[in-house]
Amino acid sequence: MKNNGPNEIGCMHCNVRLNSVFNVLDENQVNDLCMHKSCAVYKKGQYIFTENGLPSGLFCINSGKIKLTTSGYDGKEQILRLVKSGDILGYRALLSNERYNCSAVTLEDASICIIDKKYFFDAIASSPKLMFEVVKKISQDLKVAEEHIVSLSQKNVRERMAEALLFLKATYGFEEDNQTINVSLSREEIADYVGTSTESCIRLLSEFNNDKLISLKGKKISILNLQKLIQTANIED
Amino acid sequence: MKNNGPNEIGCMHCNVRLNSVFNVLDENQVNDLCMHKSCAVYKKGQYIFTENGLPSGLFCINSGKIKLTTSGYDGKEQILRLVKSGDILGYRALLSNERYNCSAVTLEDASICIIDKKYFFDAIASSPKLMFEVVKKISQDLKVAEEHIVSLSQKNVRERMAEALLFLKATYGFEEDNQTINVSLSREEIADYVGTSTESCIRLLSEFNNDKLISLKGKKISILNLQKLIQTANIED
DNA sequence: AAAATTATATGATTTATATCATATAATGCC
DNA sequence: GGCATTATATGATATAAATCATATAATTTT
Repeated sequence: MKNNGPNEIGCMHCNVRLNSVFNVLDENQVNDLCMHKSCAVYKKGQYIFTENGLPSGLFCINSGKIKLTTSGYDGKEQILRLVKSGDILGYRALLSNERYNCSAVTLEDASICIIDKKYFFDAIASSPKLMFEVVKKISQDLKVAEEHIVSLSQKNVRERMAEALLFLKATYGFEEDNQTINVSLSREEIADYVGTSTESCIRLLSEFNNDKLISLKGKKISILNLQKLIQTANIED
Repeated sequence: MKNNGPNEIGCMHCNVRLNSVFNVLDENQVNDLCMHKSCAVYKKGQYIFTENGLPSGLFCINSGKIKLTTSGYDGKEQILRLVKSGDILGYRALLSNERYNCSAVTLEDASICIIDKKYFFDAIASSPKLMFEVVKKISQDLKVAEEHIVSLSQKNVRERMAEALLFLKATYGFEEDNQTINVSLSREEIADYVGTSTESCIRLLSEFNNDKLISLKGKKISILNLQKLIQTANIED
């Protein structure tokens, strides 16, 4: 059976919705949602929105991976968040009625629903459940951001690099082989997340590779020794 | 006329409320709020809540300054946020139904209202206006946190130190002399915000002092040359 | 398919900043 | 009010990590 994407199947039968904040809606509400969304396909590397732009709706990722990135000082990129299928996007600026503070760029071809701004505001105002889901999402983002702050403040690059690999694994999971992280980022992009230079990033990945913590095949990274990687990240419990 | 604090005047006549998220409530709602809050006085250095604790209510700062701090690796503190009169506190953990990810410690004697958890949830569920205020608050925190991430990732300690002074000024303002930052933090605390060692913090403040960017008198810091401080922070526009 | 561009890799050097050390000033305490 | 403790200050040294440099591998372009 052919599946022609979210537009054709509709929100009611969209499996991605069940993993999103919209899983709390009832049938009527889902139909209402469906009436106020449109869907678009993005090629790898395309911008979904850009820093300083005004939000016109809420994005919901149907498929594909996205990086949220901000251009820092002398143009150096900082990857702030990584987003996957089922995640919503652009809610911070939307809810606080501000311009985007970062850009969203697809890391691979993606299919994304755009939910009407006015509808979304009405929906969260009339559905406390939905509102709490969205609030939980922001709260979670804030928590992750604050953990990132502590890490940047107190850990060295080696520890942060190990931590970043664990973060990538936690976000995107493994491929079928159960050890290859299911995302392709350039060394520069990893560096832009870790907060280091591209060279240091390359060097540390090489080291981890030599130490048999990971294995490298192009942009694909496999975790060979999770325990040791956790140790290297110096994560408390 | 003597003012014995928020308990005696009640929420309706509390001026701090007008600067808080609760300024959107109508008379009935304010009376309801008043019925579900209690008030407490904290001495300087006291904990309002601690990392890993379970939230039992929402805190609203009547007077006093508070630091939100998390204990990082080998016990080093990280100051995540600074809070002042009119701010609410503890909403992240409360709303996401999690344990606190940081501790709140008073930087000076403080008077703080505690708002009942169940009431607060009912209140935001029944008042979209209040809910939007709270959401804006978290959104703002997230924005600030992400700016902090970029800064930690891409700026050197000197730039971050200048930025921190501007942040302190933006948060707590000046004293009557219009140049002294209205908060007293130890050098160690400033270092714990900037993400550097206490020694480096002391050294840089001395330098700024020598360069006549600031002047130091004990823990009090005055900004003498705002323009040059902004330049040193390397802030874009 | 060759040329051009970009990404990855690794060595050499420099530099910012942490760490260690010691001194003085300020604050808390019996 | 003197003693103990903690905070601030500053110098000397060590080191992690950035930067600069160059080479090779992998893509993209024509």
